[in-house]
Order: sequence, then structure tokens, then C-alpha cells
Amino acid sequence: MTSGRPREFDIDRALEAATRQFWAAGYEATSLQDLLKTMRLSKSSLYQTFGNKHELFVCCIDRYQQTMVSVLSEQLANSSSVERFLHDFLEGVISQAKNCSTRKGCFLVNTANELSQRDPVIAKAVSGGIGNVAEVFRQAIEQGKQQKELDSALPTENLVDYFMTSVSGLRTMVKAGADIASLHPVAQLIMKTLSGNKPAYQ
Amino acid sequence: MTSGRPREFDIDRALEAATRQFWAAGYEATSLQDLLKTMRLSKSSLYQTFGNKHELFVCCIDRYQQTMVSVLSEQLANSSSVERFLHDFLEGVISQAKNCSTRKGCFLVNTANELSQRDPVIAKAVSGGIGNVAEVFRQAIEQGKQQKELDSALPTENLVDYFMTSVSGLRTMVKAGADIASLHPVAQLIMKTLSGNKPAYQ
DNA sequence: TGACAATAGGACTGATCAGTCCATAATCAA
DNA sequence: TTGATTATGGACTGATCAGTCCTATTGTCA
Repeated sequence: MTSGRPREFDIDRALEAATRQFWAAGYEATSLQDLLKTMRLSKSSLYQTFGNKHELFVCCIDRYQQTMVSVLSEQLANSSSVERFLHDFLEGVISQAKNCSTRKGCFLVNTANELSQRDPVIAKAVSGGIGNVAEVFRQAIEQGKQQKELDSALPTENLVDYFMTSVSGLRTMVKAGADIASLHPVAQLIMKTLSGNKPAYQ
Repeated sequence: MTSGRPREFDIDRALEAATRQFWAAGYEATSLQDLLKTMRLSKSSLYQTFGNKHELFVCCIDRYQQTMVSVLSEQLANSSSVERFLHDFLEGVISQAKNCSTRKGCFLVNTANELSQRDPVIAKAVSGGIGNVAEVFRQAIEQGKQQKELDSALPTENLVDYFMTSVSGLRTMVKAGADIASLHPVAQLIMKTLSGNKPAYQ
């Protein structure tokens, strides 16, 4: 059936490199030259393998959200408590403010901001990805309620929406250059809200 | 001193049109052709008056933040209570989700997302603008504490940071296409956090 | 009337963009 | 060895970009 010269590069590695580039610079500001350089591919290989810049971008979005969901699921499974899981996640976002190279925000949220208004295909991929991530947090919050860690008086959906909103806000602050010291108390307030009247998780 | 043919267009109207365009499409995605069309200027007039695209953009940022600060200050002065002022602001953000033309988010936050990482001049203008807006909310929260509307146990700065973070998150959700119904409870939770243990503002 | 300033419009530059095409090289199966 | 298939790199296309420059016109004031 198929024969011929075998592919010399690894598709997933190439996608990872492309994701890094798109993530750091955004879609429009990433040129094909940038992609060829970081992916270490020839133009022909890129077009033959991924179609074009737009299709490549959608592949990167998909790969990113799959990775994020699996990492989060694992972290949730390995956490000693739901409060710890959620708080660690918030602190992880904040700690990205420490240096510029990690101050990139969330690839999904960045893309929503850049393209969701004018590119329906990408918008769909992004909202699907965000939904999958939110589903992990929904499971976490449901679990936290059952274990009496979180406020059971409020509908889970509201808490999930609140958490996703808060995370997006933190990420924007980090990207905008807010200093870490001012964000820790914000994370405390967010956790306090999730857990009802209980004192904040330490 | 100066004589010659008088300027036929209104600078502030032209800036308003440019702001509308930049706001809707972002900096990179706005071409000079787009600007000439919406501003109703010839290329010569634009360059003579505003220098270039970049300087024009900075003018738009400045104009936007000045307008925003003055509108917010007036709303605060005219509000029956601080809680009402803050809650109305959150609901105003949410109500922008109703149709696509108003689903543009905040011009300052959008710009921070698009350009703050790679354009120090614009980054400075944006962070200055955000600081001015935050200052209005700082005054509001200080006032709310004195009038026993808000939680006095927490430092004002923390509450301001929390509020700015929450607003940014809400704006991202609106831009990402979240439905209004899911955001009202989020706004309630934010207000509840600001006011301490009191029931949410209705 | 003459100096001055702002207008409009178009030609032009040099750079960059995404994407196509082609000749050549490498690797497979038969 | 041959033919099919794929990889690769560079030349090329057509479009668009911001910005410059030039000419000609229109209006205001001294």
C-alpha cells in the first residue's frame, strides 16, 4: 500500500513546538517562518503533513486541551483533598508570573481572546477545550461537596462557573504583569468563596 | 502665526472612530485601510495628524481610559450605595454578552492580552490606564467599608485586586461566549465575597 | 495677492505574508 | 534494479502591509 521514504520528524514533537510558538506569540503574530524554525521542518513537509497554518493551529489547540485535561485529572486523583487541588491550581497560575517565559497565560483563553470573535472553527475548538477542562473542575467540586470541603448550599454549576471565571481573571492579571504578592490574597478569597463560610485553605 | 486651510475633521471624532475599530479588531488585525475608512480621512491627513499607526493607537488607549475613568467616577457619585455601584458594574459587563457587537470586552484588557508582552510603550499606556480605573474602584471600596457595606476585615488593596481580577474573568467569559444566565450567579458570588458574610446584594 | 496650511489622491517602496510548484534526494516494495 | 512514494529546500506568486512622496487643490489670514 504505502511505501516510500519514511517521515524523518516526529509529528507530536512538531506539534509541541508549534504549540509553544503559537502560545507565546498568538496566531496572527506567528509567521510561517517562525513555525518552520521552531518545528525544524521544511515548508513542504509542513504543508503536506498539516495542510496549512490554520489546520495546524487547530491541531495545536486540540493537543493542548487533551494534555491539560489529562494532567489535571491526574493531579486531582493524586491530591489529598479537593481544596488542596483547587488551591494548588490557583497558586500554579500565580507562580507563572515569576518570569516572562512562563507568563503566557492559558493557550485556550489567549486564543479565545484573539480569535473567537472572527473565526468560528477555532472558536468551536476553543470552547470545546474549555468545556473539557471545566468538566474536570466540575468533578472536583462535586467530590469536594460530598467530602464536606466545599459549600454544598450552592449549585455545583455556579461554583464551576465561578472558578473558571476566577482562573481566567487571575491569568489575565498574570499576563498583564501583576505582582505575585498581590495575587496570593486573591486566591485566598476565591477559595474562601468556594468553601462557604469556612476559613480559607492554608 | 498659524494660518492656512483649517482642519475639516474633528480630532476627537476621528479618535473615537479609530478606537471603535481597534477595539473591535485589535491592533494587528486593523489595517490602515480600515482606519482610513472608519475615520473618513485621507492617508495624508492621518499621518500628518497622528504620526503613524502606533502613535494613533496609543492616543486611542489614552482617550479610552480617560473616558472610562470619568464615566465610572460619575456613576460612583450618583449611586445610592457602593454595593449597587459595584454590582451594577458587574451586571453591565455581563449584559454586553447579549449581542456580538457589544461582546468586545474591555479595550485595555484586550490590548494587554494582545500586545503587553512585546510592546513596552503600549504596555505602559495600558497598565497606567488600568491603574487609573483601579483607583476609582479603590475609592469606591474604601467608601463602602466606611459605610459598613463591605467587609472591613480585609485590606482594601486585596479587595481591589480581587474585584479587578473578577471583572477581568467575567470579561473573558463574555468574550468567550458564555451565556448570561450562568454569569449572574457568578456576579452574586463576587459581591458576597466583597461584603464578607452578608447575604448577596439583590 | 501671496504666504501658509490642510486637503485629497495616487504612485511607489520595501518588506512580509501564506501558499504553490518543482527538481532532487531518500527510502520503500517488488 | 526499477518504479512508486515521500521528504526536502528553494524559487516563485500574488496579495497585503505600513509608510513615503509627490502633485494639485482648497481654504484662511495678513
